[in-house]
Amino acid sequence: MPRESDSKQRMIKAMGRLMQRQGYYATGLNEVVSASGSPKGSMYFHFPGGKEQLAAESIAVSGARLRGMIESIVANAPTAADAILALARGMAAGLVGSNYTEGCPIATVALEVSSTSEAIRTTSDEVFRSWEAAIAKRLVDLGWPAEDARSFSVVALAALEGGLLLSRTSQDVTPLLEVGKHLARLADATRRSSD
Amino acid sequence: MPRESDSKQRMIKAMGRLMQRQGYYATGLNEVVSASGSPKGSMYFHFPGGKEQLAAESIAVSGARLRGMIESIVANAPTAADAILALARGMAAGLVGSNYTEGCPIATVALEVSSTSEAIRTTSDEVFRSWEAAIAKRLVDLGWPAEDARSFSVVALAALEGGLLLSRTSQDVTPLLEVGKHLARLADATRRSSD
Amino acid sequence: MPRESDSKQRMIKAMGRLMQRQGYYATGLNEVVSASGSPKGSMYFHFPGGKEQLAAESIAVSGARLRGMIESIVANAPTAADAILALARGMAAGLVGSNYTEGCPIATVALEVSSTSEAIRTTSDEVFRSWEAAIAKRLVDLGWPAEDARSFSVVALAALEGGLLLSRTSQDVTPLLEVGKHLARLADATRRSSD
Amino acid sequence: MPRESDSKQRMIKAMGRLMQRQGYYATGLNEVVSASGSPKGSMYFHFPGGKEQLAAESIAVSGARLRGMIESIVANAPTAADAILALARGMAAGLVGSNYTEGCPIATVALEVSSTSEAIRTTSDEVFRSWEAAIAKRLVDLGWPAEDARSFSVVALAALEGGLLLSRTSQDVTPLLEVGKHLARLADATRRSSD
DNA sequence: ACTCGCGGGACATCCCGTTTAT
DNA sequence: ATAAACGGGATGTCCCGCGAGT
Repeated sequence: MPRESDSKQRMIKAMGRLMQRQGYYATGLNEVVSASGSPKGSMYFHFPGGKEQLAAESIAVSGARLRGMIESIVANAPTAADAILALARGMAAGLVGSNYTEGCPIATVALEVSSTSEAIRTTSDEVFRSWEAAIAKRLVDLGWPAEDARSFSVVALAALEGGLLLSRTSQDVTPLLEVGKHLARLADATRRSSD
Repeated sequence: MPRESDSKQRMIKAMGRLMQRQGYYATGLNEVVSASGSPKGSMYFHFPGGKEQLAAESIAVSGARLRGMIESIVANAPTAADAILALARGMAAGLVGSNYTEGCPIATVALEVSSTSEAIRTTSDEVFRSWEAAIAKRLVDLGWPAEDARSFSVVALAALEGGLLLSRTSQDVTPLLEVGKHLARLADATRRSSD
Repeated sequence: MPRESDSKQRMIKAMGRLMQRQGYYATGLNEVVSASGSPKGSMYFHFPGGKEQLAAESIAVSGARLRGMIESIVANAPTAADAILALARGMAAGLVGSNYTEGCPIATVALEVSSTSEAIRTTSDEVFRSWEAAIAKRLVDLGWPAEDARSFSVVALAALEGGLLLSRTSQDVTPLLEVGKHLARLADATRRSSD
Repeated sequence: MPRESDSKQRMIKAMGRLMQRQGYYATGLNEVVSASGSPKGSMYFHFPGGKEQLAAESIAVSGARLRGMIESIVANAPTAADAILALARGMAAGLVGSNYTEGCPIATVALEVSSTSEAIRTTSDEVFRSWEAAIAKRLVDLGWPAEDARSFSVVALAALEGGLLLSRTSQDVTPLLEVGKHLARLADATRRSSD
C-alpha cells in the first residue's frame, strides 16, 4: 500500500496526450482513466483539485518535456536563423507525423479556459515563458544582446504557435514552413542591426 | 409572428460571441438560446445539422465581419509596416477592452475540433485564408510582388494569431505589440529586398 | 385548392407501413412526412386529431386491406383445414419476404397503446373482429354451424397472431408453420365432431 | 451507503413492470428511476449499455419469473388438457386483475424492437423458448413423445400469446378462454393419436 | 492506496402540436 | 391546402465530484 504507484504519472501522461488532440472540454475523465489504465477511484486521491488540477499538472509536465526538446534543438543550431528553422521543421514533422492531430499541447487548453481557470492559465503562461527563455538563452549564448534575444524569442514563439494553428487548420505545413523561413530572415536582419 | 424572423441571425451572432470567449465545447446550446432570446424549438429547424452547423455558420459570419475590419484597417495604412502595426494595435485594443476575454473568434474553435469536425475545420480554413487574402491584396496595391505579398501575409497572420494567444494567456499585450513591431521591421526589410 | 389531393392517403399509407415495422412510438411524424413525400403543413389540416388520429385511420385502412386478402385466401380453399394452412403460409411468406421486419400491421400498435388510446384500441379491436368474421363466414359457407365457426375463428386468429410473434422474434417461420399444421388438424377434428 | 446496494435490481424490476404495461418506447428512463427510487447517476454505472441493456436484463428477469409460474401451474395439472386450461385461466386472471393493463411482459417489447435491437430480440427469443420448454417438459413427464410435446408446446404458447393480444385489445377475456378450451381439445386429440 | 456506487445535473437531439400567413 | 417558424418539453447519454468501505 505505501508503494508509490505510477498511476498518477500515467494519468498525467494520458491527460496530456488527450488534451493535445482534443483540448480540455472534449477530454473526459473516464477517457483519461481508461486510456491510462489506472483505477478510477484513485483520481480524486491523487488530484483532490479534480479535473482542473490534473490538467494543470499535465500541462506543466508536457511543457517541461517540450522545453527539453526545444533546448536540444536550438543547442545544435550554429546560428539563430538555423535554430528557428529547425524549430519550425520539428513542429511540422510532429504535425504531419500525427496526421495533423497533434499540434501544440498547450495552446488549445490555454485558449479554452483562459477566462475560466486561473490555475491553468497561470501554468500555461509559465510554460510559454519557459519556452521563450530557452530560445532567448541560446541567442544570448550566440552573442545576442539580452534585450534583443528576449524580444525576438517572444515573436518567434508567437509566429511558430500561429503557424501551428494555421497549418493544423489547413492540414498543410506550408504556413509553418513559411513562418520558419521569414523568421530566419528576420533573425539575420536583427542580428546585423545589433552589430 | 412566424414568417421571416431574425431569430436565426440572432442565434448565429450569440453563438459567435460565446465561442469567441469560451470555445466550442464550453458553449451550450441552452446558453445560446437564452443569450439570443430565440425560441429553442426553432434551433433544430434553422440548423438541422445541429450544433456543428450552427458553429460553422457562426464562424463564417464572424470571419466575414473581421475580414471587413481588416480590410478597412489596412486600407487606411500608407505602408505595409503601418498596416501590420495597426492590425496588432487593433487586436491589442480588443483584448484589453474585453479584459482579455475576447481573442480571435476562430482560433479556439479551430483548434478544439480540428480533428473532429471537417465542416468546422474547412470553414475555419477558409476564413483564415480570406484574412490572408485581405492583407495580401493591400500589399499588392502598395506595389508588392504577388508572391511576396502572399507569403508575407501568411506569416503576418500567424504571428498575430500567436501574439493573441500569448497575450491572452499572459494577460498582457506586450507579446502582441512586440509582434507588431518586429513584423513591421520585417515588412520593411522584405520590401527593400524586392526593390 | 378544392382539388382532392392524395397527400392524405399517402400519409396514411406511409404511417401504416412504418407502424408495421416499428410500432407507434418509434414512428415519428417527420418520418411519415418524408416517407410519404407529402407536405408537412398538411398534417394537422388532414388530421386535426394529430398522431393518434393518423394512426387510427392507418390501422383501419391496413385492416381493411388485410381483410380483403384473408377473404380471397379462404375463398380459394376447399376445406377449413386448407384455409388455415393457406393463411399460415401466406403470413410466413410475408415475414420472410420482408426479412422478418413486417409482421402483423396491427398487433404491435395495439399492444403499445392498449391502455393509452381508446380510439386506437377500439379501432384495432374492430379490425381483429373483421378478420375473425371473414374466416368465420367462409367456415359457415363450408357448412359449419355458426357458433363453431365463430369460436374456431377466434382461436385460429389468436394462434396465427401468436405464431407471427414467435416467428418474428426467432427469425424462423417454424412456429407459424407448426401453428398452421395443428390448427388444420384441429379444424378437421372440430368438423368431424360437429357432423 | 455505497457498496452492495439493491438499486440495480430495483431498476430492473421497475423497468420490467413498466414495459409490461407500456412497452419499450413509452417507458422513459426518468420514469424508471423515479419508480424504482434508485439514483439516476447509477444507471449508467450499472447499465453501460444504456436503455437497451436495461431492457434486455429486465426481460430476462421477467421471463425467468414467469417460467417459474408456468412450471408450477403445469406441474399441478394431471393432464395436458388441464395444464393448458390452467395456463389460460391464469393469464386471464392476470389480465382482468390489472384491468387489462398487464398482458405478456415480453410480447410488446419483442414486437417493438424486433428489427432494431438484436440484443433484446435474442433475449426475448430465449425467454419464449424457455416457456415452451417448460410446457414441453411437463408433457413428456405425462408420457408424451418428445417431438409431439415440443411441437404442441410451440402451438400452445403461440395461441396463448395471441389470445392475450386479442383479449387485451377487446378488453374481454373470452378469446383467451376460448383458446384454452380448443387447445385442451387439441391436446386430447393429439394424445389419443399418439397412443 | 484504492474501489464501488451514489448523486444529480447538463448536454445535444428531436419530438409533437400550433400559429400566422400565403 | 401549404408553408415557415414557434414553443417548450422530454428523451437518452454521460459527465464530474464525492462518499462509505476495504
